[in-house]
Amino acid sequence: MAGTPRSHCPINLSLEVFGDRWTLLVLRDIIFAGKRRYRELLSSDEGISTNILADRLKVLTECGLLTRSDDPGHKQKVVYSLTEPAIALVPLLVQIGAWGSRYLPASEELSLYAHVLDNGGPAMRETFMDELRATHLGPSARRHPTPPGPSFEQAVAEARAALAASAVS
Amino acid sequence: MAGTPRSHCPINLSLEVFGDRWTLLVLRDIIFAGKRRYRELLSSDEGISTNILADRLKVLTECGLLTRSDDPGHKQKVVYSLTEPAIALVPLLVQIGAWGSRYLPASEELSLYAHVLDNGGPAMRETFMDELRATHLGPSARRHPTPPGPSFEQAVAEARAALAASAVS
DNA sequence: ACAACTGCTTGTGTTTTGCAAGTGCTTGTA
DNA sequence: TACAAGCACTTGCAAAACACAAGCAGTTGT
Repeated sequence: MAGTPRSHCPINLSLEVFGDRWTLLVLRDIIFAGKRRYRELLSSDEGISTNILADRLKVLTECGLLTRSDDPGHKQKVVYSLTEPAIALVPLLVQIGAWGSRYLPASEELSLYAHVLDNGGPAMRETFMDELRATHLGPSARRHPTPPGPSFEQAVAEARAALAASAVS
Repeated sequence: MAGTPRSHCPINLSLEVFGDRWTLLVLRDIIFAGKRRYRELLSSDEGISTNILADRLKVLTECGLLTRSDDPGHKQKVVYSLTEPAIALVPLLVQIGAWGSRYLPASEELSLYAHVLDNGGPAMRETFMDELRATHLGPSARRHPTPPGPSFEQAVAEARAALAASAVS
């Protein structure tokens, strides 16, 4: 993964970082499910193997998408945090989710996140990314002093309610 | 690849389709380099193996992202065409390229495509996608009677000229 | 007639993956 | 102060995917 790149095409370079079946799922769980620790990430919906997870966390840390830090209150606990390049992958994950929910048999419930962030436009994505910055990089890493749009969680809740209402009818 | 999905998360389902090191590169060459035939695709910058290419073309055809048709004027020539779901991957490829050109040591020349389509906004992407529809699905598959924005090729040419000028200075 | 080209297929060795079990250490509980 | 439970991984092994090279049947151009 850290050898000489096959080409300097930006798409190829990106795929050499996260072009596999698991890397983006790990980031998805950190970004959208708020998982920060090994055990949490191990219990993904897809059942990632423990050796694969350990390897991906190592690679993601090495290439600067995650940082690993000890939990001061618990000697053997570890917390993984997103870096700015990883937070910058949010629009990409949204696109992947939007495409999958349109063309593949995806769960409507799980598709809400992609739809809300896709239809919410750049403002909602920036709000969401800024909350990730506050959580993972510290409150001072925010780029917008006040959310420029409606809250992501609020929009998801509304979309969930709308979905439930349409399912009843 | 066609077994029972690990989960119905739209991101996971997408990754089960194109979550590997080669699939999106094949689509990249068809979409951005205009390659349509096996030999053309075989000579990618990254040096894809012939058996891997054959497998990916088979899988992409089976899952509805490509269609395979014989060249009427040449008995052993084959032409691969994009389907609408594959054309719908353009914004995703643009995001991947934009991220890679920002955070990885990408070629500036090759990053132009991503930058132009990213900065050009939805209008330029729609124009580009509509040209793919005309080429791969037939002129009647266009969704916009007249291009709503400046031409993609023209914008790339301008960006290339600007890049060359900045390299001189 | 024949070399070159078409889209692949086959064989072989290496790398990656998936699954299960285990490891060393820390923590909470009786 | 035992001792089970929890923590983040590591190790071993079989199966699958991948990379590289060679080959193949049919078609085309000269």
